[in-house]
Amino acid sequence: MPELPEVETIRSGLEPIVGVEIRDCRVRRRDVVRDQWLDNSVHRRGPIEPGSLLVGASVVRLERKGKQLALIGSNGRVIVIQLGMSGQVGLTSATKIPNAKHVHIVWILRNGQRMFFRDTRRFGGIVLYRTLKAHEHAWSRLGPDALNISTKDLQRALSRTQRAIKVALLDQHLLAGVGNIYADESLFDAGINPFCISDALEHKQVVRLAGSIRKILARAIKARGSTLRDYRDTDAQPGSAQLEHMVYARAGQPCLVCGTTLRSTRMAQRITCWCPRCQPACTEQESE
DNA sequence: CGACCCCTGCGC
DNA sequence: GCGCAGGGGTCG
Repeated sequence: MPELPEVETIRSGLEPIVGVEIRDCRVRRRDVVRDQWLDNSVHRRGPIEPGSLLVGASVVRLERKGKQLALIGSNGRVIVIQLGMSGQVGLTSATKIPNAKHVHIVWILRNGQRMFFRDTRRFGGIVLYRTLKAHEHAWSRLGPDALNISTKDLQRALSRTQRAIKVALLDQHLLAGVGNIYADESLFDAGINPFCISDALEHKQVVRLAGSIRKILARAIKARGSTLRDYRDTDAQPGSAQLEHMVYARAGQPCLVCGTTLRSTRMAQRITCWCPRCQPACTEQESE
């Protein structure tokens, strides 16, 4: 579910926990936790050191890269939260967490607040790093963050692949943060056909696409993310960016700019929507 | 690189 | 009952 705008909304919603001591943590489902030891081995079962969950410590900093969220601990440990398709992070002052089904992890803070991780489908989870360095190393494998992507960095990323631009935008190793919704929305905004070959885009198109990605993501953050079904912010409130979607999930409906019927197809196992008129094929490579 | 899997719930 | 859903890891 959550792409960069949703994760950024959650990151800002968690600011109140910075500096607050974490008194306890309860892991209800061990298998959503990946525990990386000092020897780099990763464990999905077995006991977890409370300190790795930041128990007895506090969060000194919240960081986001792409769709991932890192809680930097005062004890040198790092928790990275990956939301997958249905993951949520909530903050509540209630002792009893509302809608507790699928809540897999609960942190209890010294001020009485509770932070929790809920994930119906369990595609998401948390990763525990013993050192800041191990965490940074993992993040170094992600492409540059999409929110403030420069033309130059986008150009560099896209020149590394001959796959269709839509598929490339979804590859977090090339560019971090864009998912299925905002890939389609950015391509529409830039007037680029999803089948265009990444490393064959004209410079002008790359300039335009970088601008569209920044604009679409920033606008979605202002709207506090897109809620199609599961996404909620840390206060359990839905976002409203879905009201601004021009193409995503609108196949068969008229383009809001030119009225042409929007088309859709599957690319990289994901539905892709575009306007055949506003996003003309780059050459003759458009399939179907 | 693409194919396939992980999992639950919802709408048709 | 089936197909589909914002993601991503692993396999061949």
